[in-house]
Amino acid sequence: MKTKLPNQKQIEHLKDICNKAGIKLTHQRLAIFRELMISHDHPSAEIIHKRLEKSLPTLAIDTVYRTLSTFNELGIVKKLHLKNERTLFDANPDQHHHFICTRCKAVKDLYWEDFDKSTLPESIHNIGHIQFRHLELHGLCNRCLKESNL
Amino acid sequence: MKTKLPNQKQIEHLKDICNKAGIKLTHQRLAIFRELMISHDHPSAEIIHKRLEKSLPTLAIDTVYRTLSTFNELGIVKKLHLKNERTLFDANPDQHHHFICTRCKAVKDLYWEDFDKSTLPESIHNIGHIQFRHLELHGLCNRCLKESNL
DNA sequence: AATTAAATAGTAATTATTCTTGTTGACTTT
DNA sequence: AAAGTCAACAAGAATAATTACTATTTAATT
Repeated sequence: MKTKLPNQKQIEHLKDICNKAGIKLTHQRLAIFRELMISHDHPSAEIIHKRLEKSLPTLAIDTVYRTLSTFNELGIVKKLHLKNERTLFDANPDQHHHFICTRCKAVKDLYWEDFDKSTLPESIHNIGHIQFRHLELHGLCNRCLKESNL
Repeated sequence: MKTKLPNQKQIEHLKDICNKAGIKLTHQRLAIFRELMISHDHPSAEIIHKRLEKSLPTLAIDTVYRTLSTFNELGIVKKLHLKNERTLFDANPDQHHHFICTRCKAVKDLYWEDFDKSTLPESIHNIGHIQFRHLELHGLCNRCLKESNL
């Protein structure tokens, strides 16, 4: 399932992306990209920084954050839970999910009972025992849609 | 869908919960609870603090955080995204979802194509236009399951 | 090789959240 | 009702993740 391209191909791909985006492929970016490609454990910026300590002792943590943000914008990585914002609290006790507007960050409750009732894939048993599921739908809310069409 | 109990009943419910948990129902806790009950916009601790500024000018932001954490443990509210932990990055380009262990916080990829193909409920048209979906399954991973059974 | 603009390192700043400490105030016991 | 007790609080300090600032370096271009 997880496509594992040969290393050189991945790097060519990165070069392509950087060229198209008009940004430079620096040592630091390449090193962070390589580290991401061999890491299968969803590392944090700090962990990536630590892992590159030996090969790039002068690498600044700031650069790791900036590069990961750049990669995020280029679609190379995804931030797992978007923590730029404050923790939000939800007092709705009913089973529900969330729509999050990528533009204005508004959060709206939504209900999807068919999904709540659906059975999980068999492969779950290889991973663990589920206590609850939380779905986030990301997109543009109707208000922001209108505004962007003006 | 969203059950809206009459106010007095909700407060009785809170009293019950506090009694059972052996904690006091203080002015501050009651005020924060009331604010949560009339807020339908997933407020942050800071916003709740601001909204209570007039009625409780001496309320400390720290108390809001502490109370919300207490409420979280009591199941009265849920934290939406936890600012506390580090942002994690995912370089797997394939459509996938995540299992998150509630105990060791490990994150594992999982694939669920049936869900990816399923059509969203009609009601999302009232909310906005979806760009992507992200599912989080929370539970105990097999390793933590074993350890807790020792 | 020189130029130029983007990217980096190092350090400082910012910001959400939590901790520390002394105080308050709601119960309990007398 | 007065004194005692302990959870909960306010205030300000501390922490930790992330971002901003600035002088320097580096990659791409001429």
